[in-house]
Amino acid sequence: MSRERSPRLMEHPDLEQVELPTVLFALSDASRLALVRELAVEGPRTVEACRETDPDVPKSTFSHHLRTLREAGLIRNEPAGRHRVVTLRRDELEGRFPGLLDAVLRD
Amino acid sequence: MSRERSPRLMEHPDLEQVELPTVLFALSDASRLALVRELAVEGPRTVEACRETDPDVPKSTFSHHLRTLREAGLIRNEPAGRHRVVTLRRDELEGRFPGLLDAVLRD
DNA sequence: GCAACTATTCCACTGGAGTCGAACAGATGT
DNA sequence: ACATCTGTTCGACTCCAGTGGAATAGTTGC
Repeated sequence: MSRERSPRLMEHPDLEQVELPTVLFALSDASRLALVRELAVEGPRTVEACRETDPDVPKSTFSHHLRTLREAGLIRNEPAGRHRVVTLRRDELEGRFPGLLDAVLRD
Repeated sequence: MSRERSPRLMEHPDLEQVELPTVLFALSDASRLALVRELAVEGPRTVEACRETDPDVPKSTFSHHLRTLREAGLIRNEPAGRHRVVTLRRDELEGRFPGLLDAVLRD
């Protein structure tokens, strides 16, 4: 049987058509910026694991932030069993906006 | 007579106490980003000169954007006769957020 | 002083972002 | 099939940012 590929795919924009203001806006929220930093340090994580950093944030709110980051091209959000794995699109971002991510991660 | 120094001074935050999300938010608007780029290329300019780039933007709207940039520590806005001169706080920004401005100006 | 000029502040309006509970959807295990 | 678990979407609400006209403040020249 053909191992049906039905994972819940999401829209991930091509970085070439993402505008800089969109990226900057996504990063201009403290909780989203913190998440990006966490992904940069820890590498890919499940949504559940990401949420453990701020357990008080409701799931729906967190999901909304993930969406904003994803639509700005900053992260990937892909199914993994009953979980979902979030990944920082680091190399792609470096290609599209050289130096930006490093500058933002620096502290 | 003592050449009274009564220029209309504005609040310019110390960059050390400006948070990164605030800066990113200020830059996340296309018209504000365009103005920052213009200042980076052209150097200090009067408000009037800045406005010439987009003559259709009402004065009050433009002034609002200047305020947002100023409060985020991106620009200085200082009196000069009956005009006002706007300056990009380039070196200070480089000290506080190394590489950020360069990354944002690059295109 | 007064008129002309530059630019900000004030005020109201509008649209959009952040928040969060509830409903919904997909995957797993028994 | 069913219950359970993870995570998103929906709907409603609040709040703030962007917008722009009108009023105001500061500067210069006459």
